[in-house]
Amino acid sequence: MRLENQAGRLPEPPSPIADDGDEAHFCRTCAFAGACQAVGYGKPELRELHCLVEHVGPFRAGEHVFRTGNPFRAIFAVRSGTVKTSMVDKEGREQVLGFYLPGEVIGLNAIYPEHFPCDAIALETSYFCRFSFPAMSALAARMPAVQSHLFRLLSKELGSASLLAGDHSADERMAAFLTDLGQRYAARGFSGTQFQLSMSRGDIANYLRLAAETVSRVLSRFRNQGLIEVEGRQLLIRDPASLRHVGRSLLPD
Amino acid sequence: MRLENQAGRLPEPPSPIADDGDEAHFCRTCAFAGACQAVGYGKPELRELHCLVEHVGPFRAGEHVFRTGNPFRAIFAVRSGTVKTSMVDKEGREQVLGFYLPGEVIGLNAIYPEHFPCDAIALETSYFCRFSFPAMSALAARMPAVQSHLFRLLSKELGSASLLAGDHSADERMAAFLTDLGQRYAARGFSGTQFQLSMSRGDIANYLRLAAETVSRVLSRFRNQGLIEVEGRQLLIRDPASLRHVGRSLLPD
DNA sequence: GCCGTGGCTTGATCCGGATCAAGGGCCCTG
DNA sequence: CAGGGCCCTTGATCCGGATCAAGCCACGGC
Repeated sequence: MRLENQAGRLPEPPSPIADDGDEAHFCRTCAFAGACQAVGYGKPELRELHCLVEHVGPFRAGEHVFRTGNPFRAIFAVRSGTVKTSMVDKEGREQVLGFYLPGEVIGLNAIYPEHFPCDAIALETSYFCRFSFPAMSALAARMPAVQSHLFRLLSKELGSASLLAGDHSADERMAAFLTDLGQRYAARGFSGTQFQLSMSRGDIANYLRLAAETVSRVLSRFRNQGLIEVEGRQLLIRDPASLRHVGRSLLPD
Repeated sequence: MRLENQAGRLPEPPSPIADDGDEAHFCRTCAFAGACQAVGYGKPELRELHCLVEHVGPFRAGEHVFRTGNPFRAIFAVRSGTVKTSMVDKEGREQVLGFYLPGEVIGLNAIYPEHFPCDAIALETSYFCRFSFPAMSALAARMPAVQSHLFRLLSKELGSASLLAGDHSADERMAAFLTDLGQRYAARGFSGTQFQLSMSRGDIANYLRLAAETVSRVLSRFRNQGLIEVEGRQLLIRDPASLRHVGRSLLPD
């Protein structure tokens, strides 16, 4: 069993693992699904796309998928598991940049510098599809659908990067964070209201630019207000509408 | 005269306007210079690149280059002047996302949503090169140099977006902001130590997630410490090394 | 079993920067 | 010229969240 059961009193949700051995299911939920579908399954171009993919893993919790400074050769789609990306600044302080769920893509910010500007660390046992970037670029030049898909992926990440920017209260940040996670799980076919937080309170705090104690306090408050149920890393969103309302200023529409 | 002289006691630096009527100079400093050079000046491909460019402007201070929700058709390179991009959240609060100097590109974050997710507002009289994005994509498919240039532009912006994220003191943010502005001016061939702040204190504050009063106080403190000289919007960086040191945790290398 | 460690929670205190408030300078317009 | 608006600066006060501190629990190693 890959995910340790916390023996909490909340019922276990289905494990958010796309790679259930069913290739088609993973591909449906993968970030490149759009490109593949545009090409048309079964067409020879799809085979080309799949040829440049290499399955890698498992990476155990705490292991690096790539490190700051590694030469950039490929981007990675999360096949199963969860990853955090983080930078370590000159004072040695860690800075969590993002969390990536099954179907999402990491490494795009390395294209320009040609070296990874951050570390990618598995938060639980994780598997990936590795796309050689030179091969991908070459394919993109011949397949407009792939090219525009890459543009869209990049542009999309630009949009989400500017989200955590604003100055917002701890409650707003936390509510938006949980709502966003739920939506992303839902978009990949998992439950959007009940899931495991695969990262520690410290990682959440770092990502949201809060102290770990504040994260703890806000979660407790949300629980007392009946917005969520939380026990260790098991999370149940009891009142998605209200939660979203609290975080509305950070959330799209 | 395009830029109003503030009649300050600081000597006027050369106006940061790339478009001095000298086409070649602008192109040397433009964000697409890399792509053009890769193609090779004088080659027929360069003509194609230039054919899809349309010069637009002038936009006067306060005028919109595009607005939130406008359908995305093109990206814009700043030819001269300065632009801020900003979002207005559901509570009506403005959120400054960035400032763009001559040679820089705006609109990349609109590719994915296919509509501009933010406003772009001229801070002074400004001119632009407008690149039709469909045409650009088509060209990119035929010219690998253009494609990779677009990838790099997008990826670069991803990197800078994660800069303003961290939790840093007002001094660090301000020092990093001024250093970064200087570097960007220097990269386009202007003075990196003496220039005009084309945005108000309020815009700087909003961008750095500070109060306008704090921006004012920090600037005064920097002046008292001999780091800078500032009078209205005229800025002179007296001690670039120390300033950079204060902002080091936000700055690359 | 015992102990050490790391993640989590909760309480008490402190501080950086927001907010409130007041005043000055500049520019525009009538 | 007066009046009004905007931008900027500086001072006084306040507050949200950081920091410090203590204790709990689950887990792993010995």
